[in-house]
Amino acid sequence: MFKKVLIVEDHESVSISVQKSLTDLGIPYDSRDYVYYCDDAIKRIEKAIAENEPYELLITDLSFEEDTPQLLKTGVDLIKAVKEIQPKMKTLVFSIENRAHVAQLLLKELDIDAFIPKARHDAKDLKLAIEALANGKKYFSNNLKQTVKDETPFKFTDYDTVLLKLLANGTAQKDIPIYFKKHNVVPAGLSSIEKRLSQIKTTLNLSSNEHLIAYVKDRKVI
Amino acid sequence: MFKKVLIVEDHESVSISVQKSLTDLGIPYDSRDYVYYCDDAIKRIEKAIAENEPYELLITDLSFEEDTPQLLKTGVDLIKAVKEIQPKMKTLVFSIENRAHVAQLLLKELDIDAFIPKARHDAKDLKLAIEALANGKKYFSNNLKQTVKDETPFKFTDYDTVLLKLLANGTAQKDIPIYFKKHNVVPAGLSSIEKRLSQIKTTLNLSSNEHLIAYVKDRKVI
DNA sequence: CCCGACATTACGGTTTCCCGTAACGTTTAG
DNA sequence: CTAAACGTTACGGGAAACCGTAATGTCGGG
Repeated sequence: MFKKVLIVEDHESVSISVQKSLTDLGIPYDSRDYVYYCDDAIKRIEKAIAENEPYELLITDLSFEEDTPQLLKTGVDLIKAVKEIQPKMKTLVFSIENRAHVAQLLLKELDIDAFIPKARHDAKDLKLAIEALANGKKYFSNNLKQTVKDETPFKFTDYDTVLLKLLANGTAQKDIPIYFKKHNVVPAGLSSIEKRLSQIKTTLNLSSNEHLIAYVKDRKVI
Repeated sequence: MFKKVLIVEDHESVSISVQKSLTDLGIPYDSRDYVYYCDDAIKRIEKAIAENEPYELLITDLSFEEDTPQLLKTGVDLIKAVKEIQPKMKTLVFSIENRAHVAQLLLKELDIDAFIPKARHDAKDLKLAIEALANGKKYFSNNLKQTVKDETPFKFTDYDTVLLKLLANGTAQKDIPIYFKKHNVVPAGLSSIEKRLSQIKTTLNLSSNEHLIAYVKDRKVI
């Protein structure tokens, strides 16, 4: 089992619960630390490396309240920073996010070792994950919603998200070509923009731009 | 201190932590129960009344995962139901919601006794609240964000939300009068609808319907 | 170099939205 | 009852979005 664990979680109640789970797994009090901010986390990790007692496991949330300015704003930022200074540390993400494709993306892009969504039986889930990691395995929670892929058979490209963000920010459709040409986004023609929007709406059975914006906001595409 | 407490929370990790807080306050194990669903909660409460050992305190979340169909879908539904059968029970809401005006609304409309947002020091906050309630006081967390009122000086009416929901669902502006006339919403004239939308956008400095929909989605107006 | 396939842009007609003005209806005060 | 004030609706011109089609550009293979 792990001898040194760091918990990064800005909700005290959740942090307490994670600590209890570690206790249940036989990880003693002095084997773990907890912090409320990513910036504190990276400092601790650096210090632990310097003292030749590096952490073995990182348990982190993804989103943090931005009440005080931080260099590392999200769990993703933190994991990237950790991978730079201690690439072999095991990383477990414990987040309210429950969409399988988001978890898979983290698994692939950031090479995390486990993803647990905060849900009905998340404490049990968490323990199973930690045990799996201690045995050198990866752990992908089965409480993740696979349905999202089915609900959204449509794949939004980077071009789409830029376009949708401009619309959601109030840019008139006819002015988008100006922005695209300035920022070297192609295709920049108004006609192409109209066609793309039309195609997206047809595919997703959406009948207006307002409908489309509501759709992507609900699904956190933008 | 309370002798019988019911915790309604669908995240196991949070539930565990709330229970630990109760333990810290000297409320023993057999004095409390916890459930994952609102429907289970109301059953327990009814049973407790029938057995002449009613609960004294209800600690509930607001939003629940809708994985299985429930009669009571939200904490608000639950509290309303509870107030009908046991109006004197103390009610404490423990939610991710941290906007002061939402909490105040619950305080006023549902006559809840305390509101604690899940945040950095929510466990401490929760304990303070429970102690206050045990002493017959109400407790309004000071971790709530007062800023929202300033950010949104605009007050959306019921008419506005109906209108915006129609737009967000893809109803064409020109077709909204048809819907309004059918459902006896006034004013129903296209001209009035245009004027109202225009007024909202001018007031909030929004330049298009897309912009407006993004705005209300971000602020959970609809 | 030429050609075809494809992506991108340009253009024009139609619909919808936008916005100002005027007409109509209702309520209230005198 | 009338007049004024206000809310609602009707109308019309202009702008933007929508959508089909044609023209132009781009890239690779022959």
